[in-house]
Amino acid sequence: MIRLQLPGGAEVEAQEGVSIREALADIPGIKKAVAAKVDGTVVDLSRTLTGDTDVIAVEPVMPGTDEALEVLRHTTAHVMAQAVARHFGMENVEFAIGPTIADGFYYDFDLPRSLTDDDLPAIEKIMEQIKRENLPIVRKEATDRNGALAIIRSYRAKSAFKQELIAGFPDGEAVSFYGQGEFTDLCRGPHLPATGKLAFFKLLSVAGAYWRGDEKREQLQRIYGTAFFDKKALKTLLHRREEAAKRDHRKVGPRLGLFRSLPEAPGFPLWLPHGTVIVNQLLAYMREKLERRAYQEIRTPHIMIDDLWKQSGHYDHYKDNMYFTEIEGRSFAVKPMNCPGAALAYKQGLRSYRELPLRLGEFGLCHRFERSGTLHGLTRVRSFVQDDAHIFCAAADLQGEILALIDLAHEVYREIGFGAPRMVLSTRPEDRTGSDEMWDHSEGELREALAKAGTDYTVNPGDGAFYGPKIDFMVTDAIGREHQLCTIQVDFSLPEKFDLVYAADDGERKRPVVIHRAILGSIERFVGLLIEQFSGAFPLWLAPEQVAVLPVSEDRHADAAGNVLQELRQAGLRAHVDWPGNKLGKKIREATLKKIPYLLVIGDREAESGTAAVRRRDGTDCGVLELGEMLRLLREERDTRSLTALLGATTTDDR
RNA sequence: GCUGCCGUAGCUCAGUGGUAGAGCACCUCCUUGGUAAGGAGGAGGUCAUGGGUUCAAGUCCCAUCGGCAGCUCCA
Repeated sequence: MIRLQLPGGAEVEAQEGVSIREALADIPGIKKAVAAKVDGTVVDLSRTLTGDTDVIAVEPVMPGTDEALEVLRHTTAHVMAQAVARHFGMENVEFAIGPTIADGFYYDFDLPRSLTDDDLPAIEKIMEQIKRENLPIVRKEATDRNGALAIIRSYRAKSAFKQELIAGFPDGEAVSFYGQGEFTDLCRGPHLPATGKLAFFKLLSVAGAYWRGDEKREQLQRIYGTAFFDKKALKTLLHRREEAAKRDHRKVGPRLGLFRSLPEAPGFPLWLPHGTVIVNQLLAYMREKLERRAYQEIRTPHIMIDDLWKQSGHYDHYKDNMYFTEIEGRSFAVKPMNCPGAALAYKQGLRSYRELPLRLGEFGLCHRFERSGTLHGLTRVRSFVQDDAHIFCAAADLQGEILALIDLAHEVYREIGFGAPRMVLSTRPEDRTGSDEMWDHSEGELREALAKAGTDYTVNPGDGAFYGPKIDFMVTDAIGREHQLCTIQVDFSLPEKFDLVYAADDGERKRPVVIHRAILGSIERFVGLLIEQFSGAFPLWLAPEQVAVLPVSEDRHADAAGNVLQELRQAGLRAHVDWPGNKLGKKIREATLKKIPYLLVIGDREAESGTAAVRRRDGTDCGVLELGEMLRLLREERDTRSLTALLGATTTDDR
């Protein structure tokens, strides 16, 4: 007999060798269990229990938990693979991998032809059929790699991918397989007990993918899908995807007249007047930050001779992403990064230790060739402005500077209204420059700065640049893609390459360390993410049009509207009067769709009393305000870069 | 770059081989109005580009360009 301890402390006894399902048969509601957790590991319900310890902690995994969802999706992926095999014929399909991902799962196949969206309903139908067949899902185990290879060869003609996977497993360890009906797959498990336990699923899209993500390897066909126990949860996800698509900056940006992507300039966005306002506001904001933190701003040449790029190392490492041009027989490159220019700026004169840390900021326009398939709205472009800076400092200053940068980044994201980004520390890669002492020192300083900043972060070992470790700040966009914003990179290499020195307090020439950093990253990408963050309804200070003045009657209220407009403009607010001969309802509708923060209605009452009836873009009626008071509030909301509306502040603005 | 899908008016889209359409936007006129669409009329397209099949191509085929999803890349 073995004793099982259930969550809550109750114990049951079971015969050795019985399955978990049998052992727990008397627990109420156990029929809904999809798997079980034994000593914290999720396993199949059919797993048999052996008693080498006194008491085994067993917990049924019930729908509603993350573990259960993972099992469901994994099994759904397998059933999809089985359906694909039936759709194309088992002998025509080779299976690659089929993991679960954040919102569902995918499976990669090698197929006789490419999949199209039209295949999905047919495959879904076969999946429903397999669900109805309620095939038991059976686990098989091979004791080692050879046994596993024997199994895989016995059940399928083509299995090169699976064999490659098995060959990569540590030898001597058991390898498990899961089978249902005519289908068996190499798999770690666990799985649902039978295909009839499948719940609600939906196949979402087809895509190309490479075996092991390597474009030199086989091109495979991938199907993305998702599954839930709860029909409503599935609907919610599908709905969320639609909502996310609605705030996609590639839709919203052009509609609000912020930017356009042109066939004439793929990857080089065109900024329209309204988008340019936002860019300029962000730059002005960052310039304020630079002034307060003792930066100096520079502007470096956009085009410089090849020799410079050879010296910097870009020619060797980054040439494929650079644009070149030839003038008078000499070859020049368009800058993909600002660092060489900053190094040249540093070198103008002998620097003293008294000047360090020397912080040189640059809103540098960079051009990088990106392959056509990688371009994406504003988040992946071929030309962009970086809010870049290079901090030249002594090694001893490193930690303080890094800490100040982490602080600056958090301050900026908080003030602009971004969610907390995910922070990642990347440490020394195999292929690197600089001594181990330098790496030890700088990695240590980064860790300590992160600890002092008191923020959570993860570590990507070996993912640093070859010239130094770095800290990246990542945010997720409306459609779930993660993007890098801030990057803080230590560089020992650039000062060497450009022979940068400073005169130390003892008169010796010493080598400074460089920190590259960008807070917003690419302004283009940042605006793209902002558009999605605010769904186009920007805070007052960023809004391209801040106030719309709407006269009730074109004739009678022209003067009063004109006066209000004058006052608004005097206060430096971006305002206009909506003149056309439309009814008030229509003017309100149009201004609202343009996401203009405040609408001022001017009619007889307001014209007489020197007031305006204020309405917000979310529909809130802010009542009638005296003009002076209204201007005061508008100025305050703008000047403090408030994220919430100050007029009619009893409710929150719908952003 | 690779695989798949898509490209029709400024925008959103309909149009399965037989005379290019709708809504919004735009222009003109009427309407002068009180919190999310007043009315009438007008103008606007080499159906992405180039080739092919056909008596006939927006529609079928091929190529190119661009967009989208994914892969990949981002010293």
